[in-house]
Amino acid sequence: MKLPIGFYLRENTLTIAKELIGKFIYTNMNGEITGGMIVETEAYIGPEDRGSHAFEGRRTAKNDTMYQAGGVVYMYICYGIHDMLNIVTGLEGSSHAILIRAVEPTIGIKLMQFRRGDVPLKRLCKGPGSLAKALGLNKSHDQTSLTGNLLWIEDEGLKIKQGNIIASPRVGLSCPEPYLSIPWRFTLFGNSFVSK
DNA sequence: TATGGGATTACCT
DNA sequence: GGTAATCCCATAC
Repeated sequence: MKLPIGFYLRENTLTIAKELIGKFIYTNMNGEITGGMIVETEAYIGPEDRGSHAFEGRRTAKNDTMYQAGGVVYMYICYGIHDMLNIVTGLEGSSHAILIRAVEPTIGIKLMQFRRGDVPLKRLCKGPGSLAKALGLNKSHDQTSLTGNLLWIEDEGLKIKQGNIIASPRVGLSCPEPYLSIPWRFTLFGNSFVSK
């Protein structure tokens, strides 16, 4: 079933980031569905987190979406080239978000390969930039609701054991400790579609 | 108004 | 493993 809005409106973003492992994310563009199982996430915990765009309550036109109520996506362009897909969580005014870093493709693989330029299946949705491109998402989808028919996440009843979710330091940051190496990246143990 | 730095990736050697 | 590609906008003059 499609995850209800209440899933995203909770404040415990680390728990939500773990719960997203083993859920299925889909986009429907012109009737063509693409997506797969989420195998890697990273949590960004609002004002206290040096690694977050919303550190110390920074709020600008660029990151304003992070302050919206949970259940929408925050799209961010990195290095001017790559679009990143983030899930906004918490109540309006809180600035928590979860970066989706990797997906194991299950549906619409041909279309995703077309969007990505025919890369091997293993690399199709590996890494946040690749994933957004495969799903057909870019900055123009900023603020898209996860309860609509364009983009959503489903619980298909797959049970992931807590012991199979690995916590590790987040990737690609350049911020001071302790936030540089705090284990807020979650991956599915043994899954070869994880980015690193 | 000018400048610098990214939640990265792919292609080169 | 080293590095170029490439753009929004926050911050500093």
